[in-house]
Amino acid sequence: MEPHDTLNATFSALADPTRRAILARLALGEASVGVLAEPFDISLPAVSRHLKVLERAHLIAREKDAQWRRCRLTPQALQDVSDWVSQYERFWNRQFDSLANYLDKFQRPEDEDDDDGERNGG
Amino acid sequence: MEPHDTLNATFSALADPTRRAILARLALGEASVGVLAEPFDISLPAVSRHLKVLERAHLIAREKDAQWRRCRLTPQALQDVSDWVSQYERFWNRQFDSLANYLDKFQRPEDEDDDDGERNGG
DNA sequence: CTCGTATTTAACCAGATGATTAAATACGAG
DNA sequence: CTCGTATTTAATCATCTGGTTAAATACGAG
Repeated sequence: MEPHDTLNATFSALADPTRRAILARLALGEASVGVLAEPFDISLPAVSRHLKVLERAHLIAREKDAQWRRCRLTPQALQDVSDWVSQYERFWNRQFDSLANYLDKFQRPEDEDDDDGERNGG
Repeated sequence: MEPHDTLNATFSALADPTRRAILARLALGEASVGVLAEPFDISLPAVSRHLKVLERAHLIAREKDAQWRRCRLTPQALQDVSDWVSQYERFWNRQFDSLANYLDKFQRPEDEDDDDGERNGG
């Protein structure tokens, strides 16, 4: 079982859309830093930093190839995430308890409002 | 399919060990803010803030009950995470199978020494 | 070595985050 | 209303994060 520290780094790395896009691109095959940076409107150092975050989270690995860095996906961290999330699968797969009924009762499709200071029932 | 914005909030919320612990506790059943705060060594306002983050990420929902706030797990965001991660399942099921083709493209005719390369081997 | 290409590091800045304490709000009970 | 309990908001602070540009490093080729 992975320590929580690893999950921190993984979830944190995954919380950025640029990094998730990099992962998606890497899912199609290896790529160098320059190639990875192309679709983004940010500087190369910024991409390099994202890559470092992904590497630290064990989501990717980098291999040296002359002056290039070949980046590729590594499955370990993603599998850890999958395992962690699996703990909660019962909450949408099957009735866990009477709690599941509550959950079902309260599932509202109109819950897109991100505004926090709600004052229901004034 | 959920917008990336939602995934940002979800992964970001999940990147904190206190919040994951709150989720784990909530998996056992509903709880009020005060009860949720007990196992932690942080102030009540800090817990309240964590709860708000979890709620904004649609990981939990809060129901008013007199002066208490009953918090409970909501499966939506977690399921979104599960779905997202599923896209990469082949990377630990087939372990770099199709990726080998891309690797081949990068292969040089002569294999020079990759000294001090960072291996992902554990 | 020197040049050109690929990538990282350094220095720096703006905005987000997590924590704290003090005060405010919400609600039930008297 | 006033009191007590539960929770949130406000003000503040330190740290982290992500972006930038300029300079440094790493390597192949000449």
